[in-house]
Amino acid sequence: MSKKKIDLKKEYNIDLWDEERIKSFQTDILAWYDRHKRDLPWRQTKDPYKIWVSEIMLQQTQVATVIPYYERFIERLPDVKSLAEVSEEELLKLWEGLGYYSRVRNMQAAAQQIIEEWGGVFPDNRKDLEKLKGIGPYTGGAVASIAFGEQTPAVDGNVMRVFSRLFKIEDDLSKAKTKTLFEKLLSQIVPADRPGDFNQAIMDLGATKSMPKVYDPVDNPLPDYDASYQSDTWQEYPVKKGKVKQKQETYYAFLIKNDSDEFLLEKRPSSGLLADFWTFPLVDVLTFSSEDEKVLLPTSKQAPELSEQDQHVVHEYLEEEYQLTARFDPEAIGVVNHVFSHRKWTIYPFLMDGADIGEVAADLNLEWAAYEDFSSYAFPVPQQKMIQLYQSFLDNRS
DNA sequence: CACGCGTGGCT
DNA sequence: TAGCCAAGCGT
Repeated sequence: MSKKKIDLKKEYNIDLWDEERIKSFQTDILAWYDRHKRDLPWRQTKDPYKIWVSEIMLQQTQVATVIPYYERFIERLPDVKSLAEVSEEELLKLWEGLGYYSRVRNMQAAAQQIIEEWGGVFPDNRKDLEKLKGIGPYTGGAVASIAFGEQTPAVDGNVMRVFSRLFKIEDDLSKAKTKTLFEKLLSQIVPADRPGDFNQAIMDLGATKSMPKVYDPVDNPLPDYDASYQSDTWQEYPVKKGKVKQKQETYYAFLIKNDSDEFLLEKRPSSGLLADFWTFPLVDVLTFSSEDEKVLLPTSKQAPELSEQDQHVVHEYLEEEYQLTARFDPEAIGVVNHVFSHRKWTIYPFLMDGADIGEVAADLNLEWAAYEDFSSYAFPVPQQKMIQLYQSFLDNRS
């Protein structure tokens, strides 16, 4: 028995298979992959740039969602240089609606890193890849194994689910240390030949055969090796602690038009939630309620009618915050609900006309934009929902 | 280590 | 409906 296997047993109490069984597992997995692998756009290339783009997009995102984004992104930015040089507006527009937007900002930083520190040549091994912004243990292993044939694991949620079932591993997946366990275990199992195909095969099996709530044993090489399946306890794996519930937040949004029929847009701060995306002026209702608890607190899921006093408060707020005066009072146009990974937003949008704006603080980053030009601004989904609401508001009126 | 960070599909 | 889940990473 090799030294590494003893370590696995000693440190994590895992009984690894013998060499013959490992070999047979590798053969079965690769044979399954050859017959059943999905035909995906990024599987038709060995270009590390394209593999990288696909892996970043696939983080916490389903394959079907990624495909159209991937096609468009590669067509517009076909190589590291074009990504390094593209403007932030266009970059965010390409990622608009895909979520986790720091991914694409990190990717551009990494592209610039590759140009400057690597002379434009893509790093060709896991260790160097992980020095790039946005490339962690999973993506480093994936790109190294798939694009460069390095014998190294790519441990993601699928891999951990599949292997926690194979070996009945009870460790909590939400702990960082548990990932180290799987890295060590998989290091003993990934084959020298076709490591990239092997890694992708395990992920495909996790996505289609050993799913969170469904186990499909048909045309599936796993059951022969799966201790949890054999004892009919696969549903108990993986062990994962519950996530914290989203926090509810309530906002008013103001769709403010000037006399040229342009809307006031505000660019969000360059860090934090929805960084650098455009929004209509957005106010947490608590901003108002701290002054007077009774003012502007909505009581229903319907768009609230603002009292005369409430409307006065809104005008005062817009004047103070944006040096903006509007001739007409805000009119409710509906309600927008949106769920993030960690927050829940309820937004009540109001329409205002006849706005005039004075001296604007430079750090606010405001712009007037015509409705027809919205396509050149990157909007997150809650803002897109508000635009939809405005459109149907117009349709109902006519 | 715990948390912040999006969105859409599915049950 | 509300919760769970998906090819994670940075701080």
